[in-house]
Amino acid sequence: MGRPPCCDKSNVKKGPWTPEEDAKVLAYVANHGIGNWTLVPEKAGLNRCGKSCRLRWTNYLRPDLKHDAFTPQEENHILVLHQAVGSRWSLIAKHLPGRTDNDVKNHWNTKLRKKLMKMGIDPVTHKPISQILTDFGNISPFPNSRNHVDPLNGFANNFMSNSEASVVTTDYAIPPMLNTTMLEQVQDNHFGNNYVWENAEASFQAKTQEISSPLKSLASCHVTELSSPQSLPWKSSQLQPMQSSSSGWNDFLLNDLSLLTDLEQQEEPKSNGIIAPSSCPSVPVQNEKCENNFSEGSSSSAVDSFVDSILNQDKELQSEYPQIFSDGYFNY
DNA sequence: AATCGTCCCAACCGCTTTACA
DNA sequence: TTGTAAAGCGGTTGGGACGAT
Repeated sequence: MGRPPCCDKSNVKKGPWTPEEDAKVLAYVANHGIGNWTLVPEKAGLNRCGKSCRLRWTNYLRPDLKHDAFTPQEENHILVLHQAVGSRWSLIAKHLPGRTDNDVKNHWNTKLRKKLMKMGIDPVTHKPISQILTDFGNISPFPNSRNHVDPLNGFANNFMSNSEASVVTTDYAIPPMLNTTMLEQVQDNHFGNNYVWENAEASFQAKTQEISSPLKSLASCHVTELSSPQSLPWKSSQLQPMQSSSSGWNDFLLNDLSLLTDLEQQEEPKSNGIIAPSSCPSVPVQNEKCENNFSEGSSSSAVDSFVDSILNQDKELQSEYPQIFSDGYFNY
């Protein structure tokens, strides 16, 4: 039962590809197209695993790939998208033509992450490190984590009551600003067409002195690795905080911890993935690991559509949340 | 010239989801 | 229905390139 193995993994070449090997893959694809990669090593005369061939093609040989340096515009797009969806590189890469998830991931890890840290921005949360440290220092040994009040729309209370009723409906509210117009607006207003990191550093540092407005907190709250165990993806999606300016990070962290115990006792929920809480009907709500929460049978294209819908939301949300657009959610 | 440290990225690893026999 | 591999994906690493000493 099952498929036969694609190759003898103990007897295949590993390591860097030679030009000759690349030529064989290119010739094979030119003649046969992209199909069953398990056949490629044999038919192309390569002593490689099919998976290795696929990766070589996907990450390097594809003719539509760019091999030049990332532009400032691309970097800004990565920043914005990473802030919205986290380290979901394939998703981010889909919005950067000619770039692979590996490209984006490498560029983030080698350049952008370091630059953010240099600016005093936590690359995971996209919040000022000074704020995180301040809030961390304020953590009380007696959390009052279930008393969130979101002054913006009361969503936190709605979230909590739902959770306690075991009606799992929630995730973080993704900031309603990710559309093409906004990307350009952010770029122009906060990075500039010829954005230079060094020039922005001083203003960024100054901004770190500001504590987030409720809107900023709302928009920043997708964060994740810090508080949401990777091993519990569907559960972590319920743990997204709706922090307010009056509660802050410490409540967020402690709330996660307190919820985690409860949630581990629950069955995995079935969710349709995109749920607008009644108290905030116009704010799209996204699961952090949204595939995990899309309804049964939904395809990956549903996730893409979801992201596209975020990226394409424009006028309606701008008019509904003018603060985000005018006050500069991206003032980090 | 030699050594060392850092940067960068291609490639691999390992996990989850999907497809297939 | 079940077991297995392929495909997809994010995390990690090996080693070459390069600059500083």
